[in-house]
Amino acid sequence: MNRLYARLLAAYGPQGWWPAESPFEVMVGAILTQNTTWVQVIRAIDRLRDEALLAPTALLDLSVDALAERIRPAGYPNVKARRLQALCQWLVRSGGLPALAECATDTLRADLLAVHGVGPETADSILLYALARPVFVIDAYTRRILSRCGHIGGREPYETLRREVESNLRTADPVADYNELHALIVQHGKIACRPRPRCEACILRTDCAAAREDQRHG
DNA sequence: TGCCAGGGATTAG
DNA sequence: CTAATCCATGGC
Repeated sequence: MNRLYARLLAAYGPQGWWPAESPFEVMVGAILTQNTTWVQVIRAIDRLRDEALLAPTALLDLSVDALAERIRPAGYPNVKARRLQALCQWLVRSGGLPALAECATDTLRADLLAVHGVGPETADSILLYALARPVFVIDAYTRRILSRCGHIGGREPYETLRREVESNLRTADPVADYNELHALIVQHGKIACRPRPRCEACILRTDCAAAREDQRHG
């Protein structure tokens, strides 16, 4: 796992994630980016920022329809509007970000997973990138890359993969390195490790199963 | 033009 | 526990 990290870092450089201006903006982005490209999330967030709506109470004061209209570029507007408000309600009821800083990571994780619209990846993205907790984020790219490079089978449950990475990556600073590795995996996934792999652009093709398959078929 | 994106809830088996 | 289906927009 450290070798993968080193190669990705050498190839792409530090990614500087999460691309947001505040912890709350990270949380909003974590919901909006579900099954959607980041450029569309930016449009939705910019719209919220332009209207000074990037605060929990501001989003809660909007009707679902009004919020949906503003986040429409990010897709699933009706679904995500409800999810954003559910997250804001949890945030307000919890006492806000300062109160969350006092909570244990396991408690926060369970709380987040109980919020409507927050699944394992969204919860872990919030824990790592908004709350600076040492939790590795598993996403579709992580599964694909680790699978093609022979680290995993690919169908393992989310928790299995998360612990697999967390226990196999040696680090003195888990928050910083989990942050960087996940960001690098997404970057590599966008460039080369796609459903239809672009092996000519893949820096990992020497140990990638998809690249070997690609070579046999010319 | 069809495939895909930094998922998750719901339902059925 | 796994597998389908739905949610919607925009880039390529």
